[in-house]
Amino acid sequence: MRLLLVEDDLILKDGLERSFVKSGYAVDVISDGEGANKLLTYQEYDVIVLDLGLPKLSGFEVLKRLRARGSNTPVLILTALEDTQNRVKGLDLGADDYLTKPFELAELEARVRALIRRGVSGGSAKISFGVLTFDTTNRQCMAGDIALSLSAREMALLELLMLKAAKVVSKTKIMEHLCSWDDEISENAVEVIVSRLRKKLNVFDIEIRTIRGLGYLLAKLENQHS
Amino acid sequence: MRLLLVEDDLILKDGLERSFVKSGYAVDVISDGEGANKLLTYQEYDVIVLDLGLPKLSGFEVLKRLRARGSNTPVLILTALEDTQNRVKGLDLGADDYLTKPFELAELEARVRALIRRGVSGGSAKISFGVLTFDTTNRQCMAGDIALSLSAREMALLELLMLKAAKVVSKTKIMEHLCSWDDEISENAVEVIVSRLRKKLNVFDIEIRTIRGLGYLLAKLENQHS
DNA sequence: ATCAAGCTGACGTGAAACTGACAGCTAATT
DNA sequence: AATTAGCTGTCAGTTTCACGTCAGCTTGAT
Repeated sequence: MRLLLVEDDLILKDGLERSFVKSGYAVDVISDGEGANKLLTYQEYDVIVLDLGLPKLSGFEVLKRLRARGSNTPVLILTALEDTQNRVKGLDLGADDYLTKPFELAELEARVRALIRRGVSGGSAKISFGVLTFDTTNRQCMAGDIALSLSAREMALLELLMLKAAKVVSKTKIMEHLCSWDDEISENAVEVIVSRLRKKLNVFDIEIRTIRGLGYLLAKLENQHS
Repeated sequence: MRLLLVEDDLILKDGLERSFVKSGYAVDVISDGEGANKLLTYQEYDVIVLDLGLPKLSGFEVLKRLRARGSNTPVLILTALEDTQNRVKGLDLGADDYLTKPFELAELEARVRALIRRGVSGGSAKISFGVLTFDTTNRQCMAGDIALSLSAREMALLELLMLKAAKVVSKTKIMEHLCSWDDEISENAVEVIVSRLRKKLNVFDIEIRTIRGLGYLLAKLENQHS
């Protein structure tokens, strides 16, 4: 899942980034409003964590322009301001959630998870598909009652495929979701990850089907047709 | 917009109800968990405001069962508990937002508005014909509940035929639809694609009928005559 | 019967995808 | 610091597959 962090406080920035990366997100960080606004005109994210107090262009303004462009990417606002006024203003501008500093990391992560979940699926912390159950909270995937040991990449790919249920996910989309701005991977890399993940999944009644020229989709073995 | 308020505190209950009604919501109020759970099995809402501390069945449980039934109705949790644990637990159970008492009315309303706004999304363009459903955005065609595995060309042809419903589509039209202007294909190529698509469709009650000299049309098997 | 229109199995080609091997990197351990 | 193990991207050789062409056949109108 790809996340944009807009924050100018150096310490907070680094801490949050490291924490999110560790949790398996592809994170881009930017520290001023103007840059964020520009970035958001051409790059899609799964979720945005936005500090309101920013140099050059306020968080309010970034949010307002984002929504004005018709985007409905989930946005979580960070604010040092205690008063209700600004929260309400933020929410009415189209923010989906907010957190008041100081906050606990665990809570921020839980809220980010909730936003992503809401955006893509409608369900709870656990995503299911056939015998597979993916627990987004502690990032573990079970097949029936045995735990799969997946690498970070494989995990992220499987999460994406499961979130999209049985829909086709293009390689480009996969690349976007697995990589942050400064590291890009080839299409072939995606094929390799798919290949490795397949090896671990093909014991069960679930396969990653290739749709030539379009992408991949997760499918139960029985519903295939010719 | 229809809203369910699950709250046992008498004073809060009345205040919230009056306020929401005033804002134009259709509000149902119920004060115990068991009743709420039962109600939710047969009544759909646009948004649910749910207190966690309830008699008979806790808010957690109500939420868990709601999600277990596959509902993705937005839920906003109200809680008197200050500790982070319960917030995280609630969000991970599939809540979309929460508010800690005491809160301001204006803020609750702003959040409810935000949830509803989020809710109305989704729904990609779909074309149907008989048992066939063609999802144009995901480029996938279902026959009943099983997915057809079609190649790009077959997909494009079927899309065109389904768009024109039961009308005749000429080979020329098909050629135009399948090819960009810089690559042309023969009429025979169209026949081949039709042939291949037929093989995959003739399991179902749908056929591609040939109208000599004019083109093809999609038809349900039962309405053939002579 | 004749002939044009349409059908379809077979085949070749080029593009897309797969995968084993390898190497750089990171993180953990000694 | 050195070592080791696991992760991950790249590369290259191979395989798979879509799809247009062709050729021979069937169909149907006259």
